[in-house]
Amino acid sequence: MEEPLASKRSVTVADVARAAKVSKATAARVLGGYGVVSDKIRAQVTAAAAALEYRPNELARSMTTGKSGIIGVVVGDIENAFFSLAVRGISDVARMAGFNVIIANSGEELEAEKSAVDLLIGKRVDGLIVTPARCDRMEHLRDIRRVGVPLVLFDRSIPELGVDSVTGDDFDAAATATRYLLDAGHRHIAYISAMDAADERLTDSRELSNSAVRERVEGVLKAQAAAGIEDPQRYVRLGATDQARTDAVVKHLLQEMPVPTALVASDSLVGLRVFKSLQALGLSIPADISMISFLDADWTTVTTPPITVVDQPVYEMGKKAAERLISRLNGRDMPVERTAVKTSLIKRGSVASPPHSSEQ
Amino acid sequence: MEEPLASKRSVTVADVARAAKVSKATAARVLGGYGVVSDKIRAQVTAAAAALEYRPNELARSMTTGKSGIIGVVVGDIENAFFSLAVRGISDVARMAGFNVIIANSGEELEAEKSAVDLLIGKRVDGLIVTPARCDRMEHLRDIRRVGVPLVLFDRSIPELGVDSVTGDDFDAAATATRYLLDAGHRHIAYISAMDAADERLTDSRELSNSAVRERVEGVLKAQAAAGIEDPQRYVRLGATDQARTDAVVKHLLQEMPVPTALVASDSLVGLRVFKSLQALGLSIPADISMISFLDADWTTVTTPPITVVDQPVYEMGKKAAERLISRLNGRDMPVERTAVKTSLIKRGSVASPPHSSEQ
DNA sequence: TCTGGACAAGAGACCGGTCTCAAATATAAA
DNA sequence: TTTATATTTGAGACCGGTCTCTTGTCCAGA
Repeated sequence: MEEPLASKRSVTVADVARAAKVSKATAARVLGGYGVVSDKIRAQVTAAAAALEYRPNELARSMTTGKSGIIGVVVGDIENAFFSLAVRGISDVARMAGFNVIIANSGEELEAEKSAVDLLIGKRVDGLIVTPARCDRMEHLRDIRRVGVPLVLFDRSIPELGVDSVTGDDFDAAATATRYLLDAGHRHIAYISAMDAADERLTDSRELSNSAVRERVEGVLKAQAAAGIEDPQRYVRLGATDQARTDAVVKHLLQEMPVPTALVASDSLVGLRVFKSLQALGLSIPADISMISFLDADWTTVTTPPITVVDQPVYEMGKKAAERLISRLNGRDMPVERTAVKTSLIKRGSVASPPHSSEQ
Repeated sequence: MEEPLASKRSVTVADVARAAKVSKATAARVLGGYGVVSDKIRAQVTAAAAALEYRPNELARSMTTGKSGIIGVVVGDIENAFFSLAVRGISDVARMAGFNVIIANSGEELEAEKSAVDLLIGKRVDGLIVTPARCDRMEHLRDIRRVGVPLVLFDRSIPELGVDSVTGDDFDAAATATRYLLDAGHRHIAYISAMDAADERLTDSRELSNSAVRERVEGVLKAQAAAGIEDPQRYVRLGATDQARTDAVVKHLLQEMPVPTALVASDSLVGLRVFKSLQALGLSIPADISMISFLDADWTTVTTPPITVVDQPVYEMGKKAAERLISRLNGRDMPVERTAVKTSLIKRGSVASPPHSSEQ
C-alpha cells in the first residue's frame, strides 16, 4: 500500500517528521545530531527514519553550514604512480578527519588546471591541494585565497604566493645524487626531464616554470660547479615526454663530445623511458653508462641491474599536505610553512665508475 | 569604500542583480544560462558579475536541479596501477561529458565500501561506478538502485544484481594463458592471487567472492581439465597480499610434488612480488620456471627476461564504464549489459618449456 | 499557591540557486 | 486605433537541510 514502486523523490526530514509526528525542527535535531531532544522523541524519530530509509542530503546540509566536507585535489596526472601514491596519502588522512576527496586531473596544463580549480571552488570545497603546472602563472591560485579557501601546494612551491607547500628537498636530493656520481668518477653528467619545452636544451634554469624541476636542475648544476666541472648545463635536457622523444633525447646526448657517462632521470616515468632507450641502444648499465632515477618506483628493483634512486616518501608527503590543510580548515591560524620533505639516495646497481677511467 | 578587505561572504545572484539593477530572476537567467533575456540586460548583468567576481555556487545549483554533475567512483585501491589507469579513463570521459569525478578507496573491504557508497549517495552523485570488493554481499548495491542512482560495476560483475558491468574477459584470458603454457609442455601450472583468504589453498572456486578472480581461476582450471590434467586445483593459491606472504606462498608451492613448472599471477602487483620471490630464491626465468602475469604493467618490459602478460585494456575499460554510465544518466533506457572487454596475450620471454622435458 | 529557571519542542527564516507564473512591454494583425 | 500575440522581466515559491527565536512544560524554592 505504501508505494511499492521505486520512490522517485527521496525522503526528507519533513517526511520523517510527519511520520514521527513531531516538528521538522525536532526531527532535524535528531537526524542532524545537534541540539537537545528527549530520549523518547529521539527513539520515535530514529524509528521513523529507519522505516523510511532516510538518507540525509549532504548537499542541503553543506549549503546551510557552508562546509562541504570535501577537499579538492588537482594533480598533474593521476595515472602517474607519484600522484596516485600521494593521492592515497591525502585521502587516507582526509578520511580519518571526516573529509572526502574530489580529484581533478590537470594533465600538467595551465588551462585545465584553471578550470579544475574554478570548478572545485564552485563545488564549495573546504580546501584545495594543488600541484601547480607552472609556478610562474598563479592568478587563479591567488583567486583561491581571495575567496577564502585554504590552499596547500604539492610537490612544487611558489614563494611569492605566500601559501603552505609540501615538496621534496629537490635541490639537496639532486645535489646529493650528483655528488655520488662525481665521487664515482663521473665528469659528464646529464639530467633528463619530461618538462615540455620548445627546445631540448636548457638556456637558463631560472626559466623553468616547474619549481621541482628547477630545484633539481640547479642542484645538479651547483654540485658539478662545486666540483669544478665547467658548463654542466650543456647536458641538461627537457621534453622527454614519451618514448620516442626520450629516445631522441638520449641519442642526441650520446652524440655530445665528450659523451656523458651518467644520466639522471627527473622522475620514474622518465627513468623508465631512459632505461628502455639505453636497452634499445644495446648499452649496458652500469658498465657503459650509469643512471639514477628519481622516485623508488616498482620497476627500479626488478631490472638488471636494479636502479639507484632518489627515494621520495611520496605517501608521507601526501599525508603531510592533507594534515596541513586540515589544520587550517580547523581554524588553526598558523604561519605559512614551506615543508621540504627529506629524501634519501637508495644505492643499488646502476652506478659504477665511468668506462675508461676518469680523465677530465 | 567597497569593502577592500577579504570579503567573507561570497557574492550571490542577488548581489549581482542589485548591482545590475535587475531582478534576481533575471540575473539568475543570464548567470545560469537559461531562459531568455535581451542582449542589453545580458550585458549589464555580465558586467556586474565580472565586476563583483561572481562565482556560481554549484551546491545551491545542484540542490534545485537535483543533479550534482558528479560521478562517484569506488575503487579497491587507487595506488594500484590498474585502478589509477581505469580512473584516468573514467575521468577523461566524464570531463568531456561535463561531469566530475569523486573518488573513494575501499581498500577492498566491504565495510569501507559500504560507507563510501553511503557517503557518495549522500552527496547526491548522479551516478556510481563501483568495484565491488565482494560479489556475494550486495545489499548496499541494491540500495543504490533503489534510490534511483544509476550504477555500473567495474572489473567484477554480479549477475543477480541486474546492473551494467564492464570487466575483462577473465575466463577466456586465463584459459588462453593456460593453454599457452600447456602447449609449451607444462603439466603443473600454479595460479597465485592476492585475494585475502583464511587458507592459502582453494577448496571450491565457486566460493571465490571476487568474480574476476573466480573467472580466472575457473579458466585456468577448465583449460587444464580439458587437457587431461588431474586435480589442477591443488596448485591454486590465495593470500599473496604482500611480499612476505607471497614469498611463503611461492615457497610452499615449490615444495609440492610434483613441483609446478609455471606460475600465473592474478594481477601485476602479485606478479611483481612473485618475480621478486623467484629472484630471491635464485630461480631463473624461464629456464627453471615459467611465469605469466595479468596486466601489462610498467615493470614487465624491463625485467630480464621481460614478462609474458595478459594485457587488459584498462584505460578503455574505464572509458567504457564511464560511457555506459553517462548514457544512462542521459536518460537512455537501454537493457542491462555486461561487457567483457577482450584481452590479449603478449608473449615475451618468461615462458619456455619446463626444465627436464615434459613427462606426465 | 505563585514565581522563576531549565529544558524540550515548534515556527519559520535562511542558504543560493532554479523555476513557475503573472505582470509589463513590445510587436503583429485586424 | 484596437485587439491579439509574443517576448521580457519581476515576484515569489521551492529544494532540504540548519539554526535562531518563541512558546510550552515541568519542577524547585519562596
